[in-house]
Amino acid sequence: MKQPTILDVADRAGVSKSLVSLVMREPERVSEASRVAVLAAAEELGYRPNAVARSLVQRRTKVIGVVLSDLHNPFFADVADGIEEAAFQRGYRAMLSSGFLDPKREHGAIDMMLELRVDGLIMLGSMMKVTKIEKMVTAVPVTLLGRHTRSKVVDSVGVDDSAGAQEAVDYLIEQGHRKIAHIHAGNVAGSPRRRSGYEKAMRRHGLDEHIRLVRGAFTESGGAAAMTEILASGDLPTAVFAPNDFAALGALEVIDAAGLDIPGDISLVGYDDLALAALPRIGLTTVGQPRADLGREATHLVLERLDEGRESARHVVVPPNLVVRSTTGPPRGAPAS
Amino acid sequence: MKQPTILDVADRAGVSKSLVSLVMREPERVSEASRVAVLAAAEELGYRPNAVARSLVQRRTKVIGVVLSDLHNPFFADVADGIEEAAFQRGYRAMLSSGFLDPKREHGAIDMMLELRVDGLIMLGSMMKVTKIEKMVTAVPVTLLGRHTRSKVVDSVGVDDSAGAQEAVDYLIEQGHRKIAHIHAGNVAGSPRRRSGYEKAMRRHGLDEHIRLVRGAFTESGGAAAMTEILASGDLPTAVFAPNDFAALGALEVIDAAGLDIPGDISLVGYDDLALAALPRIGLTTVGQPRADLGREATHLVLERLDEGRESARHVVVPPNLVVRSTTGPPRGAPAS
DNA sequence: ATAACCTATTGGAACGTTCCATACGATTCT
DNA sequence: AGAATCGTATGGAACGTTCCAATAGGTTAT
Repeated sequence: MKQPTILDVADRAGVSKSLVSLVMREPERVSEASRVAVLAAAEELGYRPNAVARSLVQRRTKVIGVVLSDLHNPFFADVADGIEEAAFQRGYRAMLSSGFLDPKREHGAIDMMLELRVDGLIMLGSMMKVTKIEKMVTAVPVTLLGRHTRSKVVDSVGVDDSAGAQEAVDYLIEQGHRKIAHIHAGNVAGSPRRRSGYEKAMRRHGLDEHIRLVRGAFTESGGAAAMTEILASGDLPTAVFAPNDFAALGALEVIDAAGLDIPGDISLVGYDDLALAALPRIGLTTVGQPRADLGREATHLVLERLDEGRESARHVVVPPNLVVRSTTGPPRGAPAS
Repeated sequence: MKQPTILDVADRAGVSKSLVSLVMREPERVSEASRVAVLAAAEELGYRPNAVARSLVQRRTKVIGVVLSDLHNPFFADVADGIEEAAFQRGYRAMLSSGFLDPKREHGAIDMMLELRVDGLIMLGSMMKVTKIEKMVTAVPVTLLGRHTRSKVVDSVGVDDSAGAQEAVDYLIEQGHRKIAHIHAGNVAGSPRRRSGYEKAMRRHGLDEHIRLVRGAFTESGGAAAMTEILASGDLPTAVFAPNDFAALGALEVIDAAGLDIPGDISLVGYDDLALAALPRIGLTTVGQPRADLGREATHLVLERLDEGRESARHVVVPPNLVVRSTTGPPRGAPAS
């Protein structure tokens, strides 16, 4: 039952442990005869190198820790995929742990990662203050994903939310919309930039007077509440731009319930391009983010520091892309060309 | 930059490394004075115990490896949550890695876990043969989740799919349905039991002659194809029981496109209760599984072997539950009581 | 006063690797 | 023939802990 060690293999093959080690790492540097003998012995014993021992002496684990705030968010699954893939290609592995949307448990997850001596850390949708993170993890490189920061010590990779919002609004205007309302989520990470993109696009088209902000949240119920408020006002916009897909979904539900037609009466745009946006009967027009790319990029940032010795912080911004589906169309009065 | 070790702390506190170690593990066994001195020194240096070194000497890592076939499947996210929670409570941590729906990469993920010397392994939706798994991992306990097996060496925890299917069919019959068709996914893991549950329930109600099996798959397109076939046959059932939610979604799309009403013309039942089933406009009636419970149960199975010395295999089956939403109702002709 | 027994602490071995300086033959060169 | 070189192989130190047997004082019992 006890796992064989390198010494067991060495004994059986009649060579020294050092040679076995060499065969495992650089087989081409060993003579044909020894190599075959060692490999055979290892096979027979079912030997598997002990990464724990290796990590101890090499003082690195070749593991990148990924702390994600919420496993359920489908956004993170794609990102994590990108991370795993990129890490694997460069000889690293990814270890995931979730922070459970709770700062204390997030703290715990980071502690655990650092005790396990991960070589680098990627944080998805973290809820901790950047300064706190900087203080907490000084020993390994960190990349913040999906968050913007001007930190001089931690890297970040995010999406240009302002550009994404502008793209969405530009599209609506192009379809003939003027009265475009925006549901925002206050100061929660991500929302301010989307809102400013909305405002920027409206102003750029001289639609300052039509700017209409309604407070909602990043949740289905937040979107529903905001949409209810809009309907109650009596002054209906012809299009609504929600801060994310969940909120858009809530808005959609309320519009449906009010007996209004989408996109006939109201066009609806979300943000994130979650899988649900593409479902039949939903078909939500939304702003997509290159999720796997984000993960890959974050991994590269970590590896640049690890393997290429970069010292100064880098902040990468990737562009989003609009995905047009069936919740948008020209407004009733003015069929677009 | 170099991380402080236990020796650095010992020096600074003026005690031996052994005492520092003891303070970290069982502070109550150390005198007040020493404890305070050690803790202060550790704090000042920013000392963090090295789990790699500890694991080496203790010959266990307190980590449970979780290999999941697909991060995107929302089913797994909930299960993984349950695993993490249960593991954490018992002093273990969970390390996730995805097999990417590819047997080769799954093999690689297992290899990596074993090299990292995880103490136990949980496999979600594995695509490997049980005998292969048994052969591959002899050193640590394994639990198969979401799969049934009678293996004498690996444990398993799964849902009673036959019971779930029967519950769904019973419900349809109770609503007044007689002509109930079942889309199945061939011999892919999970499908046979759901099918036999369907058949059992039909027979139990004397509806043998109405049993109708249509070959589909566990995917949206598989469900769509099967539904297309059903519509083309000209002989419409009043209810369709799909093998999972994705397939149900595909069927739903086809029924919509044909201009038929759900549930007026056809009632539709899925399986899994994915998040999408609860979305507005979808409202799919489906069979739910206690996902977090599955995860917790799997963790307990592993820990029973690890900490309580269980040797013989255990196979746990948990009951599913029907979730009625809006894709089901009485058939046109016969309004239920 | 000595033996016996605590409690608090310590030093060294062990865990399973990698890394490095060194050793060993066998060639090749002078 | 001896020196230099080369390709292989080796032994021992190191990585940072935990564990255990041993020790040093202090207290209690005889």
